[in-house]
Amino acid sequence: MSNNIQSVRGMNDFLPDAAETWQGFEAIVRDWLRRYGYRELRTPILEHTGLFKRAIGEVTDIVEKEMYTFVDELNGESLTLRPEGTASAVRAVIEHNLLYDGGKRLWYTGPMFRHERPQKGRYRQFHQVGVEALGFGGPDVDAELIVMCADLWQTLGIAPTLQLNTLGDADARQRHRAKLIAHYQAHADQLDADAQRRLHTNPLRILDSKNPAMAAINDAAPQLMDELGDDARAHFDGVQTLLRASGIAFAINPRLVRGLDYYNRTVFEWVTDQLGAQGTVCAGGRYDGLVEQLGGKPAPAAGFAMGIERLLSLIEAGGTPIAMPAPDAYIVHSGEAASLLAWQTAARLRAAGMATLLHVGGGSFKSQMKKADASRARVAVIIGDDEAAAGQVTLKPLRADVNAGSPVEQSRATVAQVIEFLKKAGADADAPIKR
RNA sequence: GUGGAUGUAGCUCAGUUGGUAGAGUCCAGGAUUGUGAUUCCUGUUGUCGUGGGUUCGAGCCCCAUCAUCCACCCCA
Repeated sequence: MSNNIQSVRGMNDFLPDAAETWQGFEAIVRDWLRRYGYRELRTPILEHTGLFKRAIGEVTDIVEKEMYTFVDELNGESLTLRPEGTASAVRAVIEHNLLYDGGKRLWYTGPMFRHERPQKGRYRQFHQVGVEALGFGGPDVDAELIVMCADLWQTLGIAPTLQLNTLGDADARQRHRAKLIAHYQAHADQLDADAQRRLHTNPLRILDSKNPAMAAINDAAPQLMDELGDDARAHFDGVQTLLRASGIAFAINPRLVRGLDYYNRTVFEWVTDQLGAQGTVCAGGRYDGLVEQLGGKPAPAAGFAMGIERLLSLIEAGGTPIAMPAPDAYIVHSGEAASLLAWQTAARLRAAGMATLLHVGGGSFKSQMKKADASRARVAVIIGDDEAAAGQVTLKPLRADVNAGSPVEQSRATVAQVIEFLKKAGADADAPIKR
């Protein structure tokens, strides 16, 4: 088996069962976004490498060692498979001057690529749903983004917890960074290898260390909160006020930082302890400087991205199961005349909108009925010599809820009556009718 | 990128101190004379991840390699 070509490491096939789960999830997400007035934006998977370097930051881990970057040999351009979606979204918004008549609420979904060592919930091709609100500067947008997440979690039957922080504005971060470096340099002998490395590249991340030996020195570190300007403080208070008014529980985590450089002010993460080390299921925040940084007219912005694989794992671990579509009818038939009638019946059912499986491959009625049951079809439509002679079919309901509690015995019916029955029955369900 | 664990049937796994492979499930057929539960009977599952090595002999020991998983790192 390993002699054969396998999929690229960390990149997965989604077989029909999984693909249907994803479709169900996407349908929920689309309806959710529609209700909040967000509109879809579709951007290419491939971008110029420079976009991500400018947007995410040259010294971030993503840009330094996780991007799928290659030279297009046909023209020598350096291209990169997108490691995240915000940079592309902002690029597109600038390129098409989308903010000319005011703020925009946008979303996107699709594959992202990062060359990391794969684990469960962490893949080299993974999928996100991203939501971006561009051109809005107030705390109300930050709160809206968080509230709509909470709404979605409820629909999905999951309960990640919300961590909140503010990174302040650029000047506050700069002051804080200087104090932080001074603090760690004063205790240089206590720094572990990771901290030494980060001291000048990304000192903020030292705060995030899981090394217990670092706990004391981190606890004593200067707080960004103390450097916050009045505007940033008022903004953060505003977000919290709206969250409380919406009944959203949150914990302020001063150590919550971002791996991407473009964030400022509000940052948040939805985390779970049910997914091991891959506990962040959704993360985002404000990035007021990015539009200008990428060459657009200055415009505030905020957004978040959620990892679809991780959310589906969380749902599987105890959320509301995502319904799988089942066929409406499975046509069982035997005999030449019956097969012709079966063929015509299938065409009429499909024309009426019914998902219809026409049995192929022969076999006894018994084995055909087993296949009908295994297909999860709502009804079996049985056609034999008798039916062919009568020009009618036998309708046999296979699922309990097809007629909401009063089981119907199988009966002779016209195709029109079968269609009528399926339309009336409505909901699809799973409990097989026992005989 | 670092450290560790695991790769045996489509799936979940067992395989005793090295003597060329099993269970459950699934699938197919039958008990049920055109009709899906359950139960029972019968049957097929396989380059034991891959490539080398040691040995009379390797699923088992050694080396390499690939993949998955766990932790770190990072992040969604």
